[in-house]
Amino acid sequence: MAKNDVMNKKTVSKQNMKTPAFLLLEFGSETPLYQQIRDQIVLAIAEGHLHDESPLPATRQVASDFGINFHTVNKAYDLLRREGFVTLTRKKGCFVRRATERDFRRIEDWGERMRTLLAEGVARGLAEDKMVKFCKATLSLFPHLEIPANAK
Amino acid sequence: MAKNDVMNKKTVSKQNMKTPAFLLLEFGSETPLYQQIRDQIVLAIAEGHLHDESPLPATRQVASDFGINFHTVNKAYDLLRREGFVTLTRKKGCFVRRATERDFRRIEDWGERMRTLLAEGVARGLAEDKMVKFCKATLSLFPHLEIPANAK
DNA sequence: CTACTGTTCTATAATAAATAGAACAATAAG
DNA sequence: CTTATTGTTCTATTTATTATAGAACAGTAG
Repeated sequence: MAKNDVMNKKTVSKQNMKTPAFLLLEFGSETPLYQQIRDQIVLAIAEGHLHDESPLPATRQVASDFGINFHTVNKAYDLLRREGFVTLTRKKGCFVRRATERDFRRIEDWGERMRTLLAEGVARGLAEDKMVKFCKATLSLFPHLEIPANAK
Repeated sequence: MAKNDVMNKKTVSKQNMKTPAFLLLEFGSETPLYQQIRDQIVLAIAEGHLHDESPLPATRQVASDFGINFHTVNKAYDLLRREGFVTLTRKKGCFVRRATERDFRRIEDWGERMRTLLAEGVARGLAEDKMVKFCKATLSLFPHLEIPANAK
């Protein structure tokens, strides 16, 4: 009877929002938890599970669901904000934001990371057309989103 | 006249091998030094600057040229060995090895990293065909290596 | 006002990265 | 055989990152 006064309606918050199913943490991984959270949210955006202005659960909620510290979630959200993927406001919380190329100051970094990854494939002897094929196949699994006309 | 007894012929080693020009370290980067060394050697293999059985300078030589500790270089070399990119033997030193797909136990990991990177592009609103085009253009800059027939 | 949310602050422990020095072990070369 | 080179192994220290923890602050929707 240790955790008795928990599980009131106070623990749920932000329209009783549960942590989405696409968020899965691998605790044994060498990838930091905050990085995993960040990557999976970006992936969820690409997969269409999250759209522009989609709400994300509160940091304390996610932390509670995974049994981790809310500061870890906060770090992921803050990173997403600095990258332009979400907006953060108090009380309202965390919302997905349509990141534009304008925000993408690290597009050179993206290209560099892609180049490093492709080089690794080449150094492995992977055929170039196979890699391109893999990229096309992977991209085809993402829904083809319509860019709204009011995007500026 | 502090470093006077240095710069003898003793400091140079392994056929008087200098650190190759393709190795450049960015000290301000958030990428660890050993990871940078690893990435650039893989890149050099893909770019054809290093071939099968190409020699790499000794760990102490690279460390000396960059003013870093040789343990850091050792860590990079050991990582490359575990990934199958080089062979390490005492006295002979470090040599590039033709890594096969058989060594590539982390090919799923490669695909996962590629997926994460492509998803980031999609989430940014980058056009899919532009990304594919970028990959093709990047790959075309790598020399098209002939896989020797005696590869088993 | 109240409750919820992100924000900021300090603090601690665990892990990783980088440095440092010493010694060991295999082996090519003389 | 001897020597020098090179990777390997060991302990140790410093610094940075990661994750946790608790407390308090500050907007803001209801």
